[in-house]
Amino acid sequence: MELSKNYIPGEVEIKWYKHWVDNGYFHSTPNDKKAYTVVIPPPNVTGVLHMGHCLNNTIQDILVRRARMQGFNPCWVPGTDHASIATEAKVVAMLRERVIAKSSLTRDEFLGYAWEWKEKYGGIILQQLRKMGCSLDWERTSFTMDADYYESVIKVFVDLYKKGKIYRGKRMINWDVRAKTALSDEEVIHKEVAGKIYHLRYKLDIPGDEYITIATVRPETILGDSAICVHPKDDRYKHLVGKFAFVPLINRRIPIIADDYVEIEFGTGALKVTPAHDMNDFVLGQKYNLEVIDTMNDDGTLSEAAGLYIGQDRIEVRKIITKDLDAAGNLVKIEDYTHQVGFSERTDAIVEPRLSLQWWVDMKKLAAPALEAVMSDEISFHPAKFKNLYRHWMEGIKDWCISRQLWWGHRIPAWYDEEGNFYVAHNEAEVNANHPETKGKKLTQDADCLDTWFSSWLWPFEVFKGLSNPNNAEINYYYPTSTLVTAPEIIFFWVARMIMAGEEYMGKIPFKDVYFTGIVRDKQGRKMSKSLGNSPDLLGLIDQYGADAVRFGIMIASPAGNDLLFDESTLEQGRNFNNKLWNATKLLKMWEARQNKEGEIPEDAKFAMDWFQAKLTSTQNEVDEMLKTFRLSEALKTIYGLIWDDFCSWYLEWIKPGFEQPIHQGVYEKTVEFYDALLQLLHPFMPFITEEIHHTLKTQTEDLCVKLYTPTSKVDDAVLNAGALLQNVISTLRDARNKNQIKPKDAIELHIQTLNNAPYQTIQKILAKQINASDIQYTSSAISASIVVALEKDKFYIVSDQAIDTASLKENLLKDLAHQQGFLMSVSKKLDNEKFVQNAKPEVLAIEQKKKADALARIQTIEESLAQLG
RNA sequence: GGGGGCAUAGCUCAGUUGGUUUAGAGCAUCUGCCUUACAAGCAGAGGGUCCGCGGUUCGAACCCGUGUGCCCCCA
Repeated sequence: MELSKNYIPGEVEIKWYKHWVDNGYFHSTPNDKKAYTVVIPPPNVTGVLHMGHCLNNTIQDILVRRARMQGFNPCWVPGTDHASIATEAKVVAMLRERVIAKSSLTRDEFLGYAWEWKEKYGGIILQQLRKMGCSLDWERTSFTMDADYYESVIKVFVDLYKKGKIYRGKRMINWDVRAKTALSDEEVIHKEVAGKIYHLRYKLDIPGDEYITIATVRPETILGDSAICVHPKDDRYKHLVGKFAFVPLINRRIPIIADDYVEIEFGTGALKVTPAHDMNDFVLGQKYNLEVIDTMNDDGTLSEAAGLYIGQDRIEVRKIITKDLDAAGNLVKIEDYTHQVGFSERTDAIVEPRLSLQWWVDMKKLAAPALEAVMSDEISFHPAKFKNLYRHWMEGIKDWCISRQLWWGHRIPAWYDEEGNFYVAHNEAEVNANHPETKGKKLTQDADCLDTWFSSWLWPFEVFKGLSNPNNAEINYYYPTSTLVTAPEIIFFWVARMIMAGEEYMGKIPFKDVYFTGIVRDKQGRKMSKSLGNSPDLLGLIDQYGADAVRFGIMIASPAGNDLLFDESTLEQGRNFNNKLWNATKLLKMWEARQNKEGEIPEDAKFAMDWFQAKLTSTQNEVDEMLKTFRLSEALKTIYGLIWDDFCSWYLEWIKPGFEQPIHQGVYEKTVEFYDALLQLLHPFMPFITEEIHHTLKTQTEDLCVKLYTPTSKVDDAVLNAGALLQNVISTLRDARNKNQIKPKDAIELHIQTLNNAPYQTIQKILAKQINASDIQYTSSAISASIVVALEKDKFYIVSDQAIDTASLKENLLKDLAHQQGFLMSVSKKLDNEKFVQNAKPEVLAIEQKKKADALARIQTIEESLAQLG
């Protein structure tokens, strides 16, 4: 079979993905093996695959594929989130294109369009995950608005309400004027904005022409003012407390009150209080029983209550009122002022604090066990540094606003009668049953729906119908899940709440390990975003480099727990690695065709095989340990080095037969076995190419995807050390050749001066081949007219036709000597220190003494070599 | 304003309870090679005041204090 010059990923990937799915390798049903369960963080139905998903799902696939090879019964559940606000925005936009206004539709008509949209676009992202090779159990694809799921969300709402953990309350909320909905605190993005601070004077209600000056960044809100507040200890204003002032332009008379909330130093020290439009002012308003004047409509325009500028947008009004205030003589000055402004995560509208009647979850009681689970390490965070962040948030947790003024989502199961009473139940019939007085009355269901996260927090158990069908065989087998892989940005939105829901409804934590990925940023460290246009087209990259290369690239650049700076060059590195694997395969296929079945395996090949076996085993152990502790990137680096350097650059060269010479069958077969073991180690990271080569090497009885990975055995340290010595000698002598400008093609003669020939004799053939030596001999004295190189206690003399540059040889030796002497000094300093000798552990002392002896011996070797140079 | 994190080679990062050769890797750089698997490659090399200062210790990249700079979350 003729293999292509370079590895071509496209068709190979399609072929193997289909093969894996057709053979049902990704489908799981409960059996007597141990479960390894992962639920995908459900991407939004509006989503298309981006670099964040790529990283996140590659990590999950690595863990799941690894578990599969280790003999677990892995189950990775795919699915999507209905993403109420994001999807509704998309649907509204789609309707706008068809010139349909949402307001012209009934709720049911609108939902019809929304489902149409979902069916058409909602599955795109799942298709894209197939391209990446993700071994998801497609038969379990879930959606947060599936019938059973919907039912469970309602069930949880009713249950929490009955337990008194859900309540309805008028509170200050974040209002998105564009989407016309409340937002949770987490959906508000705070950005630093260069704005202005306006100093305004209010005329005092005392005889004479006296004013009090306040500072505000939102002059349009003065129309809702109901007091002015100063610090009780502020001597400038003490005499005014209890008096009144007039709001400019509308001349409303408001009291001047004192509270130590006010910062004396800030602005003028006098604060206007607008309870309807500022979180802190609202609190003050409650404390002093101030009037609440809501001057804003739900679309951000000013309301009747404002008295002026009715129907104009608040941002516009800011400009107009500034002019009017100036004209009226109330504007004292305007200064530049940089401050934090909240923006809607979804619509980017400036968020307005607004008073509103909403549904809330009382978080205090739910949070306590969830905090405990993490602090006690019942749930482990990787990296652990996120524990602090989690604790801090959970200890100061605030109630959760769960109602959203949207249609796409789970509709709040509360019904209102015409007198304004409300009843919470699973459906209207239940309301009638529980409250007979409502029978025959007109009931209206709450128009709002629930925050998306109020459904996603049930994800780890409801994908197994843990709540809609309690105690079923699947939930009992798969729950708690094993590992959750997610972004740290949603630790509060999602992770914390899943832990709460898991404890509340399953009585068990939802997962044992949480792996937090970094955020994917661009080369300059900026977050990937649509507006910056720095988000690469993932499918394009897969087409260009292959899925394995993309997976490799993103993983190799992804230090555990740190953000990763995405750079296409790592994909190139991945592609090159593919090619390296491919070329090694080509070499083996060449050897396969020309084998020597006669005689014993040559000694040098035997040494190489023993060495590589030891190297492989010890690296497998290292990788096992790294994966256990979620150091995935390091594990990949280690495997990469093992394959590229140890296997390809060293081992294959050591066993390589001479030109057109056959390879011994025993060596060939062992080498294929090694290669297959390497492929298996790499498979979770790069599944496609490894499966392809696995089958290219020879006829296999099973697919690599499901081949059991057997734990490794003991490592032969002696042979490992012998190999390291050989590598060291080869590198040192190649360096000497280079520095003395001996052409690669020119053979040399090597004379070794050593007290112990044996180690060199074992590796002699390999050594000769690797440094292009025509002859290797042993000597007990210096060889004249040679290049001398000192290594440890041994000396190497290179004889060649090339003229010897004694000066540079000497320079190298002197450099080495200086280094060794410096080293000796630092070791001697320790050993001469009585306190060190007394206090250090015996093994540390022994190491230091050996270091000193070794250094002395090396110095002697170098000095002798220098003496020979004259 | 409150809280959290980070600072090691040009870049991205390792560096386990303080002692394993006066700090390691990958990428990038430089030098030499079209060597019969691979130039998407091979061989070799150079490159660091472990952010500054102080302390603890026989011994500090690592522990403590402090300063500086960057990032994130919350108000």
